[in-house]
Amino acid sequence: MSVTIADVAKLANVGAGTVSRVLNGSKSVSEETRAQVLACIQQLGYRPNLVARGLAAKRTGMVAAIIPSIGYTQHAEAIQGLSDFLHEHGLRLMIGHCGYSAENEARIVSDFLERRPDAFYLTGTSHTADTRRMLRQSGIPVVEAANLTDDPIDCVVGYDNFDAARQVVHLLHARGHRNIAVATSLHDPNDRTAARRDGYLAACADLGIDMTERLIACTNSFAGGAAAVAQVARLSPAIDLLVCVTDVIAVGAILECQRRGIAVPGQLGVCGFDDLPIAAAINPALTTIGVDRVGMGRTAGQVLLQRLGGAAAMSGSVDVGFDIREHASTRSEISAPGEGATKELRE
Amino acid sequence: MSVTIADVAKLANVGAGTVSRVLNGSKSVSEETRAQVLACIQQLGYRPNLVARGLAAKRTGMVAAIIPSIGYTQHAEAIQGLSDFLHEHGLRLMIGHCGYSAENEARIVSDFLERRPDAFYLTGTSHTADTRRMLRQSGIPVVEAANLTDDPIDCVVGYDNFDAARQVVHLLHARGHRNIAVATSLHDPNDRTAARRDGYLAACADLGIDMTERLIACTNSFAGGAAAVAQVARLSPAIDLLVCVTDVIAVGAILECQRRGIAVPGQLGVCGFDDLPIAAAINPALTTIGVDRVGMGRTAGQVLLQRLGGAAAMSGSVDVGFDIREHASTRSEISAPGEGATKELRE
DNA sequence: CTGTTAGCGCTTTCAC
DNA sequence: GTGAAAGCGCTAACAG
Repeated sequence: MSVTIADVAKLANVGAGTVSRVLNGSKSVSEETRAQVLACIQQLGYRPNLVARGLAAKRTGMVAAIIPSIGYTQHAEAIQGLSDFLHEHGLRLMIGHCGYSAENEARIVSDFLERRPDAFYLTGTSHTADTRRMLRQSGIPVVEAANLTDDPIDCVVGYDNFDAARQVVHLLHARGHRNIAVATSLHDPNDRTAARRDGYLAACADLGIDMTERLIACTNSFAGGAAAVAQVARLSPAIDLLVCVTDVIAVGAILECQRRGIAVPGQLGVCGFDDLPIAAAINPALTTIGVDRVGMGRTAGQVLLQRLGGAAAMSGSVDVGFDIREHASTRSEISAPGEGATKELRE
Repeated sequence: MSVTIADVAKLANVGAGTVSRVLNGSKSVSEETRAQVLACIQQLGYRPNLVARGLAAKRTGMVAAIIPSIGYTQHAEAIQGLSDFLHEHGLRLMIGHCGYSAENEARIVSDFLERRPDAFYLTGTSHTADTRRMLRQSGIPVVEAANLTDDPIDCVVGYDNFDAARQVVHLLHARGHRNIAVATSLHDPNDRTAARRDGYLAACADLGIDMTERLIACTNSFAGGAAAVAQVARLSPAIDLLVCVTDVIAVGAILECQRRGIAVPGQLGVCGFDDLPIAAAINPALTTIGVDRVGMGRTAGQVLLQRLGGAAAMSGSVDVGFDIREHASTRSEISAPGEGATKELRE
């Protein structure tokens, strides 16, 4: 039914192998036969069957990606970057979502492996032993994204969630925030939000801030952020900063403050993590931690491509960094001794 | 290197065909040989090669999907539903994004077709002639989603963007809004936002509202919505309703109103389209048009599955409907004669 | 019920 | 430089 390589070969009076060589841009084909073959391909409207090629060449040109949720902006953007990059290099994406469950992830990995992808993209650095074993023994390049680890399955492209969280608390402490509460995701726990929470707590420990009854569990949603503010109000009016493991929670918190007439950052500072588009748009704009997610996806693709080209594994461990973006949702006064505070005294 | 069906057959002392039958759940295998084969599969850790199966069976078990942008919540959610459904039925997704360009879409379609997917998912109902031709002649089921059309490539699962937009304007007119402006997406034009814009304009025409200088072009972003409000302020203080083709624009508009101290809906009503999570969270909550996007994705998968099972094409044209969700961003008084207005007069 | 035999459409030695 | 041939791993008749 469909036109095959044999049809082209027949029409061009060459062997199937030659057509294949033309198709794959082999150097060892004379200019004239190449032109001849190309013409016949054109004429017949021939389109290669990549499934057959995949079987014969043991390269399918597919990359498998698993993310927790396709609908969650953060991961979708990374996939967008990955997809972009792969497309530019003739690779295509097959995608699955595991709903924040490592067991689901393992199931999907097993399933995807049967389709012989050339490489694998995983979200986060925490996977079941099964996942690690299957992937390692498959021998294909694997990149874990959105976090860092010393013990990657193969490669890792991400940023230090723990360190970012720790740094932002230190910064906001320097800005004068003293009484801190942490809003942390209750459902969908994962290595990234866990690292953020731990980073927040570590900073508080560094600073000698007592966090007893200051860890607020909520869902990762706008409603969760609202609930966190309600909890803060219940706990103590002294709390002057709510650090959230995601922007979604933080935005929900700010909106709830608007409703309750709580001044932000006057009465309560709010800070998030992710720098979603809404973070900059909201009133007041949200102090948050940004990472170039699309870029991270692209970089992950790049690392995979290098590995496919034979590069060693660990060459592909890249820290894409993060960026603390201070906005109006937290205090901006410099309270450090020789700075703003002093200035005020002078005037 | 890898263990194949032949290895299993040898160990189980059966033919390769029998192993294949067991794998595919054929009825015509005795219970004992089945058990025997299963045991050997287990023992050898055999995993079928789906690429080979795809070549032999001419079914790859893959569905190709193209959306404008993976990072845009709306489409990502539909894909989430589609992916969910397909996974439950042993099908996997390969995905590409075309950046709102029909030419890119055509290119990706051509590319994906070479990988022999069993079915195709497209966003919207507006495609190049090439796309339509390639897909039609490929003979595989195709579903177009997120809009409706009388002339689908094959099947369509969506809702009537035009009608929804028209209805909401009529409703808000009944609520007392009279002086209407439309904020429409400037970049990324597509059949869905175009239909919405036309629906808004049609309703205004129905109602005899003069829309000269009332069509505001902006980018589909929070900043675009803010710019639209600035434009409204510039145009006329009489404008009392800004209807937007997307929630993103509408939310940007509301946030800008907050900044400018414009009372919503007192001075200016705002209404959106999509019912994104942020719509319900913002202050005031946004009146918008909702559709179950995840459900739509699932339904699209269902239609595809039916077609794969041999169902006729047009059986798969389904209108998933929409839902006008009135919230505090628009007026709620009933101004229609026999309703609230009359009641007030009586009292 | 089950073994055998052809391919599916392409790539890749291996000679010429 | 190029043709011929041997698979890649699996499914799908076709006999028995």
